[in-house]
Order: sequence, then C-alpha cells, then structure tokens
Amino acid sequence: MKPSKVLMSDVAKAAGVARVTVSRVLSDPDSVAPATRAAVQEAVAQLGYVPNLNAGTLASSRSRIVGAIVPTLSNAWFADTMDGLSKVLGAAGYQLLLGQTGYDADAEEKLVDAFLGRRVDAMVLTGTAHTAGVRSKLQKAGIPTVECWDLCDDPIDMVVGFSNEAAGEAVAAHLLARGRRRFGFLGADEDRARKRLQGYRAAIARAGGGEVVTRSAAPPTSIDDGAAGLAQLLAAEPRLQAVFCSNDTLALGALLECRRRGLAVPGELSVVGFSDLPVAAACVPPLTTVRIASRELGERAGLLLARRLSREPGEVPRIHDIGFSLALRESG
Amino acid sequence: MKPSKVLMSDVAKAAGVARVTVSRVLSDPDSVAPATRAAVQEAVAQLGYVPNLNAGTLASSRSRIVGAIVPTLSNAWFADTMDGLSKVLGAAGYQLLLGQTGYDADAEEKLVDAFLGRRVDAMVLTGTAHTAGVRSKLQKAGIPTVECWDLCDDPIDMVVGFSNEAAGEAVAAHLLARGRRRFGFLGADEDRARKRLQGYRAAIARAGGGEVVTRSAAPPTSIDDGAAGLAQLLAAEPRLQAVFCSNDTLALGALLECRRRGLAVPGELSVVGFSDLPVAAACVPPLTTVRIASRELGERAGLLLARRLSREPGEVPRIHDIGFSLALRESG
DNA sequence: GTGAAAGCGCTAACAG
DNA sequence: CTGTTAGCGCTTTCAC
Repeated sequence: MKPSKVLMSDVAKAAGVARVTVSRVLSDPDSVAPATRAAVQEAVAQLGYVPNLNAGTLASSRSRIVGAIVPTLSNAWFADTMDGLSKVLGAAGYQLLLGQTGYDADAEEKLVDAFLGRRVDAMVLTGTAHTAGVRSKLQKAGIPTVECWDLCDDPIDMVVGFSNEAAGEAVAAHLLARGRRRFGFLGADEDRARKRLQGYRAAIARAGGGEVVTRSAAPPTSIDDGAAGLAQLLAAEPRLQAVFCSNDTLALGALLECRRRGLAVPGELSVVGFSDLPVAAACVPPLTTVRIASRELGERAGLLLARRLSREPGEVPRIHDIGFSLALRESG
Repeated sequence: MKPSKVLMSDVAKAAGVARVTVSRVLSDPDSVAPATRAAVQEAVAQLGYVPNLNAGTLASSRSRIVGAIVPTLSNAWFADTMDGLSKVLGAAGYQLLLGQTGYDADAEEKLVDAFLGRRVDAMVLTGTAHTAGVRSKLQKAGIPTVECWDLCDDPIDMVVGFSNEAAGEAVAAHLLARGRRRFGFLGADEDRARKRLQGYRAAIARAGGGEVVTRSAAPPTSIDDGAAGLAQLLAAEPRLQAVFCSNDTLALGALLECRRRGLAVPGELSVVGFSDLPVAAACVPPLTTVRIASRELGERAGLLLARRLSREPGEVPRIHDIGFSLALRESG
C-alpha cells in the first residue's frame, strides 16, 4: 500500500477550509483563528494526514535538512560529534542527512553534489582540506556551512574546531618538560594527524630535540595498527622515550604492545593519545591524552547553523576555536 | 547566492532537445542515442547543472533516501552498524537520513513521522519494541523496513539480528561451566539488555543457580555507571562470583572498579561484557564478551533493503539471524 | 483571518 | 529514440 493517500486537500475539505489554511495551521498555527485551527487539527488527526515534505520543499525551497559528512562513523570522536549535532538540529526541527567519505576527498565531493541536489539547508564537513570543487560548489550554493575538527583562516563559511598544530605543540612541550628526549609519532595518514605531527615536530625542533621517528597507518586506524606501529617505531629507534599517537585508538594499541614487551609506561616510555575517549581514563595505565570536546563540537556546529538558518538579528562569527586541553594521566 | 538557477529546461535548450531527454540521460543514459546523450552531457557540464532531486522525488515518488533510527550514535556498536549500513546504501545510490531517539519510544515515533513525511524509500529501526503507532504507520506506508539488533517472530517487515535471550543464556552457561554460583547482572535500562537478563536468569534458574543480583542504569551507560554499578552489586552481595554486563562499556567500568578494590578478575570475580568492542581485547584483563558483528549487521540490513528496493526477482526472507559468539578471554 | 491563482522543477505516460 | 501533455502536493503571492 502506498503512503497514506490523504492529501492536504482532503484535510481542507474535511475541515471546511481552503488548502492554504491547512498549510498555515501546520507551519504557523498562530496565524489562524483558534476555531479554524482546532477544526483543521482535528481533521488532520482524524484522517491521519502526513504532509509530503518534499512537495513543501519544492514549493518553498527550504528543506529543513542539513547534510553532514564525516570520514567514518566508526571513530567514536566523529560519532560523538554527529550525536551532538543531530541532537541540537533535531530540537531545532532539522533532520540529518549523513554521509561517509572513507577519508576520500573525491567521495566527499560526490556527497556534496548529492546533498546539494537535495537542496539541504546547510552543510557540515569534517576538516578543512577539501577539493576545489567542494569549496566552490558550497560557496556558490550560498548555504551556511561549517567545517569541523580543525581551524583555518579562510573557511568556506564557518569553522568550529581547534588548532591541531597547537595541540601537537602542547604535547611536545609536556613531554619535553618531563625530560623526554627521543621522540616518536604514530599517526593515521590523514590531514589532521599530519598537522598534529607538524606542531609536535616544530616544538621539539625548537627545543633542540632532534628527529622524530614516525610511522603512519591508513585510516581508519585500529588498536592493532597502534601495536604494530609501536613495534616498528621501537625497531627503528630502540631508545625511544616518548610516543605521541594521533588518536587514542592507536595509543591503546601502543600501550598494549608495551605490556606485551614488558616495557614500563611511563617509566621507560611515555605514551600520549588524542581525543580522550572514555576508555582513556580506564585503561592501564590511564592514558595521558589531548582532550577534545567532540560532542560539544557537534552541538556548537548545530547551534551556529540553527542561528544562521533562523535569519535572526546579529552576525555570526566565522571562526570558533573550542580549544583543547591536556588530560594528564599516568601514561605520560 | 541561491543554488545555481540552472534548470533542466536550460540544459535542454542548450543541447537542443526536450526536457525529458535530459531527464533520461540523467537517469538512464542507455535509453538515449549516443550523440544526443553526449550533447546533453556536455550541456550539463557546461552549465554546471545540479538536478533538484526533490522535484524528482515529488514527480516519481521515489526519494532514494532511507531513514535510520538508533538510540544514540555514542554507542560504538550502533555507530558501527550505521557505518556498515551507510556504506552499502551509498554504493547502491541511496542516502541516509539519520535520527536518534535517546532511547525514547515517543521520540522514535516522531522521527518515523518526519521520515515518512520525507517519503523515505525504506526504514531501519533499532530493536523490536516500538509504539503501536510506529508499527501501523510503517505497515501502512508499505515500505521495506528492517528492525535491527534483536529478533522476533512478527517483524514489522524484516528483522536482522540475533536472539538477545539466547546470548544471555550462553553467558550463563559459560559461567556455570566455570563453576560460578553467585551471579550478578549489570545492565542498561532498555529492552535488549532486559532480554539478555531474561535469558541469563532463566538459564541460571534452570541450573538451580539461585537469585541474580541486578542493577541497572539509564542508557546511554558509561564506564562510570559500570564502576558504580559493580560497587552496588558488591554491597548487595559481597560473595558475588560473576557479573554479566549488558554491554562492554559497563564491563570496562566493572573491571576498573575491581582493579581499584584489588579484586582479582577472574580469580575472585568473573566479568563478562557484550558486543565485543575493539578495546575488549586490549584491556586488562582482556574481556570475555559476546561478539556481535555490528558493522556486518548494518551491511546486511543495507543489502536486504537494496535487494527489495530493486524489485528484482525472488522473495526476501523476513527473519535474519546473524548469530553471536562468545569471545572467551581472561576476565571470565 | 482566509481564499484563489500560479507555480516550485521534475518524471510518467503515452504518442509518434 | 524523442517529444507532448499532465500532473506530483505543497507554498507563495496577492487579494478580499
């Protein structure tokens, strides 16, 4: 059976009014006289009327849908961001069209095309590295857009995130302060991880700290990647004193490998992660990591979009630094 | 600037054909003569035409969108299922409209209304416990629907999952075989966790195993809930020998609490989790848990829907048991 | 406060 | 293989 063939005109007839009136009751109840409104609402309930939102979208060119694109939902940090985003957007009456790129920039552009074809009212992207096409299409579309999980000077529209370079520097500074001298880095092979490495490396170089031994794995990275990566790092530099992992999953794997080898953490090796997953506080030893408020990041993005979409007074700033902090625990 | 005001008629004019022809080139290229097709494709590229999919949906009543509803994305198991679903659906040319209920059945019904209003081509729900309205609306809509993460005899349309009761029984059997006698259960306060408890309890009773001490927390549950819950369980029954947690997050918390108290696991207490998160194998001690192929579950759901949506020959079975297995590790 | 008319941009039939 | 004729079901003016 096809979707309830009850149309707005049926409701109108049942309530003894014109279609527009039904439409008004649905979208702006206060613009209709209480008695009329009640009659319409009853007819709607009686008939079980389900408005076809696509028709509405076509007529009004407002879809009440926002598109969001993440590399993968399997990384808890992105899932948390989407959780926050979806919650806020839902409360504001918007729905979430979600796509995954698998860390592929071309896949991202295809998703943008598809979402734009859907006439989404706004877009959320992950990161600030996109194809030229993504930038131009989004700018041409002129819809509110927020890029997440990083910062940059010339966002497509808005950015909400933190400086990945600065986070890397902060980790280096911390490790340096703890007296570590031989540094390693274990990363996912993607833009934001590379920026963390950049900051880390720069701060270490500035302090005269020598080379950073590096290994990276194709994202999405796993605990096993972390374990294997640490083994490689250790093979390349047996005297390694500290390793910064571009995410907590890798760090958990590194910790696991240390346990297997009987390598004392942080006694012989400091291990630092990134993003502060809940398990970071519960593992052995508790993981020192960079705390990112992933869910709040998504909520913030949602709030910004809701504000922009509501065409209310006031300019909305383009750059939103939500910062980060070091969660100092025992591993480093 | 509004979305590129290039219409299909503009493309048609530029290519010297009728609108339908453009439409055909876009939806079924082979149905158009090569020369015409090429001309149209060039015009599309030249003008940067972005078809308005909402207009198409309205005219054809096929949206190429599937709606999915989960309690929360913050639980890795649901996020993984959505990852698998989205991947498969994307490959089949469908997009994912995602909603979170926060474990609220009424919220679920509202989402169903909204999605149906969007004329989604199919729906994916979590669990088999829904309001009567959800059932009837979905059945009336007559779209392919799959319920996930559980099993039942009379699905709305299709189910793909496993028996939560049987999983609970299997855990009990395992613990019983290991000689445990005083059982506890730590659960999230939601349908599937309750079913796991049911099976667990039944199997224990059948073996003459006495009462099961129980504590539950409001979902989504955290590691802290697990730690606190174990403390409560121990307060109620200090001689506790085994605790089955309705998910790995709670189990991780329980493990943490044991460590704090110096309670030997599994020496003094067996701890068993559920879902087999990646960390389950990496924590200390490695967690015995019930392995659920969360991502494959989502892929399977996507495949079923794709098959049904493609109106190809062959009936599609309604009930799909993907099973579960015990991941026996050290904690229990 | 309510209604009438005129589309929104595309696809479904059916012709030719 | 291509074009013509009608809508899909709602919202938008602009009157009254």
